Formats: sequence, C-alpha cells, structure tokens
Amino acid sequence: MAKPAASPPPATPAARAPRQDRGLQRVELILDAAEALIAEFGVEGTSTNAIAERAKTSMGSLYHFFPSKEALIEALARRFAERKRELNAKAVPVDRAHMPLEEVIERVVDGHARFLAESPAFVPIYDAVTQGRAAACMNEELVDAIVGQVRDFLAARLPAMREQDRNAAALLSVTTVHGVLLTAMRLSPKASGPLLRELKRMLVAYFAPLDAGYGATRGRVGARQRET
Amino acid sequence: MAKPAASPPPATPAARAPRQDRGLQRVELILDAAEALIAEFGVEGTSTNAIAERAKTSMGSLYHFFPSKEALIEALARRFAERKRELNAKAVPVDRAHMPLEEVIERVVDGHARFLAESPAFVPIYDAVTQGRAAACMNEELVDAIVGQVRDFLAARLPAMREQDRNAAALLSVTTVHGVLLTAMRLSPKASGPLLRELKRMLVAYFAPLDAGYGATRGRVGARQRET
DNA sequence: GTCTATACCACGATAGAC
DNA sequence: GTCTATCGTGGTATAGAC
Repeated sequence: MAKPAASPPPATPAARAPRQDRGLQRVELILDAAEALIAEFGVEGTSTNAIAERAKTSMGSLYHFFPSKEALIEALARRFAERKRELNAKAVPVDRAHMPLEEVIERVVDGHARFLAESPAFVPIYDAVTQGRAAACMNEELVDAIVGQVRDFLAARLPAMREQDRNAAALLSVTTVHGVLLTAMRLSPKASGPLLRELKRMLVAYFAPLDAGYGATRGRVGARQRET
Repeated sequence: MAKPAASPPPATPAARAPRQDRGLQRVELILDAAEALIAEFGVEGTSTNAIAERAKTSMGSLYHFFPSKEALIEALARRFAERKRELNAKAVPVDRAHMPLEEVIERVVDGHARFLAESPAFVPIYDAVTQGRAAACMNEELVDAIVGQVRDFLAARLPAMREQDRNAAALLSVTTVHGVLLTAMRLSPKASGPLLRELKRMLVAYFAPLDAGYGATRGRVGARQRET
C-alpha cells in the first residue's frame, strides 16, 4: 500500500539496465560470449572467467551488469525466449490465416528446426533454467506466449471451432513440435530428416479433419497422403 | 592379438562388478540415494559426499564401486534406460498386436507418463548424460531399442506395410510420445491432463488410416472423433 | 565504469588405517 | 571391503586501485 508502483525487487535481481549505449552493447557482447561458450561446454562447464575473457572484458564489468552467474543465464534465457516468440509469430501470421494447411505446418516446423540448429546453446540453457528456480520465463511464460499465438491463428482460421477445442489443439501442436524437435536434434542427422517429414504428415493428419469439419479454408486438405 | 577376449577397457570405466551379494545390494543403495538426491537438487547440485551420507555409506565404499562421479551417473542412466525399455516392451506386446488402436496408444502414453511421474530424476539424468560424453547409452541406444520394439509390434500388426514406412512411423511415434511427455511434465498439472488426452487423439488420427489402409485389425478405427 | 588480483568455499578424489 | 580425514583444484564473487 505504501510503495506505489516501485518495481518489487525480484528474488533473483535481473541484469542492471545500462544507461549508456556503450554499456548496452557490452551487455550483448557478454551474452554472445556466454552463448558461444555454453553451446560448446554446457552451462556448468562454462566459468564466468571464461565468459569475461571471451567477451574481451573483465570480471569487474561482468559483475557490474549481472549480479550473479544465475542472473546472466536467466538473461540469456530471456533473449532466447524473445527470439523464439518472434520466430513463431512470423510462422503463423494471423493476417494469412487461410494459407494451405501444408504450408502452415511447413513454416512452423522448419522455422523452429532452423532456430534450434542455429542456436546450439538453447538446449543447455533450457535445461538449466527449467529445473532451476527461475523456470517461469522460459517455460510456462514461453509456452503460454507461443500457444497464444497459435490459438489466435486458429481462431482466425477456424472461427466456428469451440474455443476449448482450439486451446487443446494449440497446446498439443506446440508441445509436439517443440518436443519432437528437441528429441530429434539429439539424434543423428541421418535419422532426423525423415523424422521431420513424418512429423509434418502427422500434423496434417491431425489438423485436416478439423479444417474440413469446421469448413475453414481453401487449403486442399484431403489431397494425397504420401508420395514415397 | 595377444590379449584374447579380455574386455577392452572403456574410456570411462564402468562400475566395478561386486562379487558379493552384499556389495551388489550396496551398489543399489548408492544408486537409490543418488536418484533421490538428484530428483531434488539436480546432478550438479548433488555432491558425492551427500550421496554417500544418504546411502549410509562412506566415500571409500562409493569410490570402491564407482571410479568417478561420472561413472555413477552413467550407471544410473543405464538403470533408467533398462526400466524404460521393459516398460515399453510391456506396453506393446508383440503377441497382442491386434488389440484395438485406442488401447495400444493408451498403454504407451500412460505407461511412459507414469514412469516420468514416478521418476523425477530421469530428466536431470537424461539432460546430464546426453550433452556429456557418454551420451550413447541413453540416447541413440535407448531410442533404437524402443523404436525397435515398436517396429516389431507394427510389423506384427501391419505386415503388408512397407518396411520403410513402418520404420518412419515407429520413430515418429516414439519421439512424439517422449518429447510431448518431457515437455508436458514441466507444465502445470492442470494443463497436462487435457494435453495427454489430445496427444492420444492425435496419435489415433495418425495411425487409424494406416490401420485401415493396410487392412490390419479388428480395432474399430473410424468410430467417433470426440465425445466432449 | 573498468580493471587485476585474490579471498573464500565446495567439490571430487585419495591416502592410509582398520 | 570399509571407513575418516584431508588434499588440491577450480569456481564464484569481491576488494579496492584507477
């Protein structure tokens, strides 16, 4: 009641917001260095010393912007989450809700697959953050955001569908793509190619009846099933 | 050439095989202690000291059976992998290959879901092992084994299906169940219930045409789609 | 704001008695 | 085979000059 809108201090204080452009740029440099090292050695295998060195900075600077290693990791997680949200938003644009089903699924799967391939640090960060204390930013928050985007897309595409069913479909498709890709990327590249093709087929099989049932779109849904 | 069949020493020497029953029992005790602690504090958050204490043993004993912490973790991973294989084998029994589609999927999804719920240490171990050096035992090996079981089940159920397509279907379904469950368990329990129901519906939608197309079984496949 | 040097601590692993 | 006590390493975080 006393304190008006003063931001309540979080349990793990976040990164200090730098006032200067110079500082902001340095923060990004530090995050870049951490990302590269973590991609190679994992979170616990990457020391703050190594991060500072690779960022061509000093421990003093690093701990000026981040109160702890944990805060640095969390900042990195937020950056990843933001990128993933943007990527997904581009994959399911509400103003193009009526593109052919195959195209939507292609965009989503390929988009997230490319993201994972280009961001080898994502998985270690994801693992470290989700089983840690500050799990929210990368788990429920991120899933909520992405599911929300898919839900809006479905609402535009299938307005007659019951809201509850739309939510279920959105949640399932998001977790499926996410989960299969995470699992696939730990497999040999030779196995993951066919796997992704089959994943798309399954998603089409799942969504096509909905598309058809709710009289949605001009995307030809029952075309052919497989072409060898 | 000189050494006949002497087991080649692995890079990471495995646990020493205990000669006595007493020792074997103690090994299990140590693994149990490690599993419990890791479930709560994660792999890096669990010290060998804490493991020995919880197992009511001493560091001496622990390092008598396991040459390093890494070896202990790997042994734990193998135990988990073995359990998962058994569980999956029971879910897709080849001698009951013609049970209704809904039942198969129910068995598989619920079986693995229960396993994950009862084994909170699985995920930390899985993460730690897969990005580490000794990844094979829990990743490719385990996936291969489980995919193999599913493939055999499909072969018994749909003998007319092309082998290549069977392989793709087996790999996809295994990674889907695995991936979705891993993702689901990090969500709130309120969300994961409907998610699993929807997962089963999707798998049914994916397999039903195959079942029908390859004239497989008496499982009524095109029954109803949803019952609210 | 940035740096160097270092305090402090926790952990994995071992030595050596029994 | 089992135990206690301890060593060495390497890591986070800080002190304090500039």
